[in-house]
Amino acid sequence: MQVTDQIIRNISRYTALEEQEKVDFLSLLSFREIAKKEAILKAGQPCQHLNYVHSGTLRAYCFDKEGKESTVMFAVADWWITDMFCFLNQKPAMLYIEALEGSSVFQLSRANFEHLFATQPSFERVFRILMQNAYTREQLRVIERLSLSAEERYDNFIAKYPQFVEKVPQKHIASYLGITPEFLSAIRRGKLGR
Amino acid sequence: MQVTDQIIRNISRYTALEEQEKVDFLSLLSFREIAKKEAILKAGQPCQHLNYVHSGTLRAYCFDKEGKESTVMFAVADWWITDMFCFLNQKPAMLYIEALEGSSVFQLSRANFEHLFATQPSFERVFRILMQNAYTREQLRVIERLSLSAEERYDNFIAKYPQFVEKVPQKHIASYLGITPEFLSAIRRGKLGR
DNA sequence: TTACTTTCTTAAGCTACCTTAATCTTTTTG
DNA sequence: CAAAAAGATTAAGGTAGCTTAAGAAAGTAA
Repeated sequence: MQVTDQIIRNISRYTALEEQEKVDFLSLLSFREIAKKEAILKAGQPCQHLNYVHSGTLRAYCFDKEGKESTVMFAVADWWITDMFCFLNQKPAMLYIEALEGSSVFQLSRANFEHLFATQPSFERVFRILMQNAYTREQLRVIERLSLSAEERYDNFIAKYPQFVEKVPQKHIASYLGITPEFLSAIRRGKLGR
Repeated sequence: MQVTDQIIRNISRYTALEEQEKVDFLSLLSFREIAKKEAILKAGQPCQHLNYVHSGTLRAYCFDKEGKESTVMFAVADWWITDMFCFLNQKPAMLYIEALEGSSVFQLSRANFEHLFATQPSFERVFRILMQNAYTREQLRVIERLSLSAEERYDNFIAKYPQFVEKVPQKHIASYLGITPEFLSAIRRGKLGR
């Protein structure tokens, strides 16, 4: 079993690949290991890679003008993560992406992303579906933010993403939900009392 | 000039189409006129269509358990709108979609959506890009909600979507931004004073 | 083991935004 | 056109969630 089996299995959920296509695809990727707390992207830098998480846990976040940190997404094995807007539009990154534990990713550069579509159009389908999933996920998050209380959003989060709850400090879950860690702590205390 | 020119021009921004491909694509669509306040989707119904807005203005919204309404998206000419999660996963709709003025759409059914990809793979690219745009738009909205005040979100909204500001009542803009119409009114009053 | 850092919790006072309800204005409809 | 409905504004009182600050707990490093 190879390290590349995992990503190939992931892609194969969306399109059937010939052996040669697998080889060609893999040749466009580079493997990168990331130490705990190491950043693979910092705001202001060019956002050059789309990252498939092979192992570990990553977090994307930004700062507002008062310096408050907001978590934009988490990614564990089999997730794709980047500052998508800046990756696609070739703008300096708005987001920081760093490892919450020792992690590893396969990186696809912006140029290879385009090259992939030009040479292997079946990857259009793969990314169409990945983008669809990402869109509906974010839209659901918008809807929950509009229509649920902080406590309800927390309940949904732990039901939907138990993998994250295990790996991620609560303060980051709070900043993903749009609340302070103090208030999340109060929510949790409330649950014990009941 | 035909009614179908507009949607063909929109698709052609993403992929070059042969004449026959245009014809085949158009044959999968149905044209529908929508009266002001008429709904093309209601929560609980099957979500059977992806809608390209040819003219007019549509709004997607939902209700929370207290009956409060939240606006999920607006769509004017050249936008695509549906309850994407339920359309893709064939679940009963969570959203209502209705016309804010007399409008017209081209509708692509779920079956024809799949048929399109099976017969004209170049549409994978079209929707890959549309889904990318939708994803980054929603992600930006999440980030703004996490890191900006209501007033800043309103300022950004009018800068980014002047077409909507013209067409849409303020109470719907308020519910899109996640605030009450009363509070939006207070924000606007504040701006005049300054 | 100790020391250091990070995370979590508690609690008191605070504020951005909400609720209610009345009035005013604009749009729609007959 | 008048009447009704829908939308916008104002203002007073209320609350969900924030801020600050301090201490406890847990993880990490030496």
